[in-house]
Amino acid sequence: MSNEKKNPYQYDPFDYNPHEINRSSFPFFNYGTPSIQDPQNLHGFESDHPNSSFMSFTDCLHGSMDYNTLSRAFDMSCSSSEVISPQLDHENSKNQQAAAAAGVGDHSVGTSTTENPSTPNSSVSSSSSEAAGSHEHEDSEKKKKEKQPKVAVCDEAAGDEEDKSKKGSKAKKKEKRQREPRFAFLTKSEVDHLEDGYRWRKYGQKAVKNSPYPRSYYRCTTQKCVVKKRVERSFQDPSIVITTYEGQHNHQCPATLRGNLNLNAVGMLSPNSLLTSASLNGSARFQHEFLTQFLPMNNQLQLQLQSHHHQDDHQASNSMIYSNLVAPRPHHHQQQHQRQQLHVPDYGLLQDLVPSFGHKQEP
DNA sequence: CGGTTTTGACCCGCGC
DNA sequence: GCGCGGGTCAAAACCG
Repeated sequence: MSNEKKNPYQYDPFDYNPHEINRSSFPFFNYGTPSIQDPQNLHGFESDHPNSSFMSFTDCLHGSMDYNTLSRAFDMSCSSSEVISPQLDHENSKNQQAAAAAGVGDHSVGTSTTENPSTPNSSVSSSSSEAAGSHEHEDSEKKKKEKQPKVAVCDEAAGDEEDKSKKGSKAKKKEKRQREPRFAFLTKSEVDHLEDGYRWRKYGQKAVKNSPYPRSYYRCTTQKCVVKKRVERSFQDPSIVITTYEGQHNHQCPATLRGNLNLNAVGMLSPNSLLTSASLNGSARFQHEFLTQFLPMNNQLQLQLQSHHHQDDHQASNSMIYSNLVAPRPHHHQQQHQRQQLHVPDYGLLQDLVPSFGHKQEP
């Protein structure tokens, strides 16, 4: 209830206490994704079929799952249209206003919500439409100007029958820039740009409003691959790096090709193992890799950083993520300790990517 | 020398 | 229409 009262945007970032991160669930869950609280959803997600999650996970890593299955398995309701449905959009704006009132940076939220009409299908349509756009990647970079003409073309793509009631006519115009499915995750790391097995070229950097830390923009260097990622540091907790992936790789991970850890990480390890493995490595590499691998399957996934504050507090692992996908439930003893979910204080990209984070669907 | 990073400028969407 | 902020471009600098 208190949660309900709390607007996600009103959530006090500074309320975040690394030492308390285990006291409750992730804000996403608390505020943004009631579905997760819904036992029913939990089934697909964590309680009932932990294995299903695993399987989905693995499967999806292997690209053998369709989005629906995946979304079911992962309970990616947050990525579903519901989250971004026009009505919700309305709510969102309200929340944004509230947020603004609360003095919380919400700009990105509103933006993304509108820009990222990630309906379950949108991943398809958007990617297709985007594909058109992405194909340009070659001539791409100069396409800037072409974008405008292109706009008209892709407007249908958007499947905007929904039409974002909120913007009405505007919606049509803005179809121009469609975004690939995106998802973000947090990583506790000292390094901004975490290795994920892919090669990236930095193409921009911008100062982030309300944050002393800049946001860096990277693009996959592989030809024809239009995946981008943004990396920024949480200003509430500088030790946390927020990485946002957009799009999907249309190639294999270079690391994989080399027969690197990829197989182990992606194909063989169970989620639980993942955590362990990741923590052991003290690097976010694996997680990134794994994430980027299944990235194609999801519209928007939120992965939460797991930190060790509990017992390993002092250790402050380099990086550790906790995925609500992979570690559905404390399958194992210590896991329980380890799965301290971080209260994500960030209101920038994160919200941007996690619409559900920005509004509550339940009273 | 080719690839990557840096960085200022530019474009675009959105709110006022 | 204007200003703001996010996102991208592209030339120059840098690096191995």
